[in-house]
Amino acid sequence: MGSEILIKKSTVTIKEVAKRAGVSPSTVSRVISNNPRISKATTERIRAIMDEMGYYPNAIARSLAKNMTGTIGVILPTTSEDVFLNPFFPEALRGIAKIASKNNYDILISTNIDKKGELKIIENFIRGSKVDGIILMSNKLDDECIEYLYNIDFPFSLIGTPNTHLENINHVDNDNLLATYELTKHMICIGRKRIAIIAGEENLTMTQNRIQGYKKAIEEEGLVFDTSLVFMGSFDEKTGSQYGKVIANMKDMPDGIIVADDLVAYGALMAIEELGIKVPEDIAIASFNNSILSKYGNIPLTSVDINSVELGSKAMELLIDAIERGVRGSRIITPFTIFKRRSTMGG
Amino acid sequence: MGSEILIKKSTVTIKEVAKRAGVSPSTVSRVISNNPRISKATTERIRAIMDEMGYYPNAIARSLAKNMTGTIGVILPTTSEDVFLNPFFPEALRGIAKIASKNNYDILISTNIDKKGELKIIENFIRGSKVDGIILMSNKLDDECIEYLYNIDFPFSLIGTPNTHLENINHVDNDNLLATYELTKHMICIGRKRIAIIAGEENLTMTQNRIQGYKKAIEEEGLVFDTSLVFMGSFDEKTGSQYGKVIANMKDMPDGIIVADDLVAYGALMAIEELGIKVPEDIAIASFNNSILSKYGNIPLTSVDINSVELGSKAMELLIDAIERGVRGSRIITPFTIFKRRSTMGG
DNA sequence: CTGAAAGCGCTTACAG
DNA sequence: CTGAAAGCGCTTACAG
Repeated sequence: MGSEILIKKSTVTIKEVAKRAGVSPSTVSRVISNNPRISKATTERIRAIMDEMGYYPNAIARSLAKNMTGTIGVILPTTSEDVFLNPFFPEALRGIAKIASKNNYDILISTNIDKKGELKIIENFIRGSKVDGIILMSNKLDDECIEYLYNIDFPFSLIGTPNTHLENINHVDNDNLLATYELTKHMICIGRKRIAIIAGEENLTMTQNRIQGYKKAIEEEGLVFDTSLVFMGSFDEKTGSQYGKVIANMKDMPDGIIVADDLVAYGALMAIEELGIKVPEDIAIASFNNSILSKYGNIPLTSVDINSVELGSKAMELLIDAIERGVRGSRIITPFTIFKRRSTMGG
Repeated sequence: MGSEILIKKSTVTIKEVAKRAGVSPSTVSRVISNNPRISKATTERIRAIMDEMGYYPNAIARSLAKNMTGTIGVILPTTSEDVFLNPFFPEALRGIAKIASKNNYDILISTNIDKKGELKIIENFIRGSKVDGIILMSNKLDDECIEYLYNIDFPFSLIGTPNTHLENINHVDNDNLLATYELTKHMICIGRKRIAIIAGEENLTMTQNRIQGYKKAIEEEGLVFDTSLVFMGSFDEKTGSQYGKVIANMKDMPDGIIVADDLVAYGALMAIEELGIKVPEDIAIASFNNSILSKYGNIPLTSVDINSVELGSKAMELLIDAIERGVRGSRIITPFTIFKRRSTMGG
């Protein structure tokens, strides 16, 4: 199998192999791509010569000739500096990588830590011909990236649900509305009557869906949907601690909080306890992402496992369908699981 | 600036721009690369035409012609399925991305979740001409990847310290020996006399260095270095819980444990407490990575912050030096910080 | 089953 | 300051 490591840096080309084998470059090229029209004898002979010469196909040259790269681009959100503190991103990336690997795709990741907008990155990937498809890992309301990709009909898939008027967009998501609905029901079920929500960034579709689910449960149970109990902000500790304080200091203090992420929930929890209020006795807390923290934190948190790995792998599968088979408009809803723990009197 | 979003997918080439401008493709190419030999007038005129026509350079074609890609490859370890549970990897990746972005490099990540060995991935990246340089995120003893890259003199940098006979390898690392030395000293300082260590994977250079540091402190303080107190294993919870049990059940039970990672430490902690033994009173615990867990866990953990982001960004800086200026053999040691918390009677 | 030729979209000595 | 030409290493109709 030619598995010995070649030491010299020499670049053997298809031409040299052809010359050595006494055939044309076309034939060598066909051997590389397993073209069935090449005779078995020739194929084997040329394979042997390729091994012997240490030939390795140049992916860039092939990309140029075929106008296909075998690479997909993954767009990480540019919003928060600490995007990776949220376990969703690394986990989803793992799901993507798994399927990509199985299908021989490479992964180019966006490096827009601070510089350019996401749209610029996408343009760079696509118009520079660097990728065959794109995975969008977050979706904002009226996302200009979705709009762009949709308009040029470039293969992509979205983790999340497009909120726009646009049909025919490949996407995979949890049922965020349902998850939040059930979480809120659970809160009510343990006797909470005044439930606040700290719901993530305002411009995310996910945030809006979760608020809808929360609202639905609240109203269904005959409680009042009170917008002064709805908070939005970024996915970090500080946001949690800030709103935690606000909530704990309300005249008519809530007795439960739904939070968009475990880390945010911990921020809130710390702030609340500092004020001498007990979790879960005085205020119950439930959150999302089921991170390690929710399991091992000083007060284990009830948390929704959104199955990020699965979201990633499904998104990659959709993308492959889009690239290789022109599929558009697939929709996959992946299941979530609620883990009930001490922060809502469970465990 | 031509920042309007182009809707049509048309591919405008350098040739078409040239024709429209009434110049040769060479001239257009030179305008693109800011060649100073082109007159200001021509440059401006052609830029305008490029904008107007929506020209965007094809990166693949340029790569082929220049034999340079503007892309670097990052090799994630293939060892553990849950590599991203260890916060080191996402954080270091963030450091890499930051510097890459600033210098206009794209990042190709390895997708070897289960399939091929790391060396195969590296060969694929390099021999397929997909990248200009490689960052190795972990280093094993006698690492064949290092050997390979070194032998073909391909630009790369390593996060970690090469243990081999090889000189001239760009690398960035913490002083793992010193960190573990200080951590062990701290344990001794709070009165612990029989200290075990759960030190990570045996074949990592880092593991060996940490054991050296541990040993040094032990011996310096007149205690006995006892190999039956040295444990090695993968970076997961299970490893921790398994060895935690073993340690808690020793006839002459240790009163302190140094652990290679917070998550592993939590595994050990849980197992120990389940046996009715108190942390830190009976057994103190200190670990590495200063993850969120160490801060918010039910027993806050003393932990070494290895500054993963910095390790990543420095590694990328070294790589750029290697690619663009041929630098070899740079070595950077980044500082660590020990956070003392309740698991060693602190906080 | 195989080859000659044109082409993918750029770059870069070389010449003027 | 600009152009003609060759080349980067592959692929793929077309022809036989």
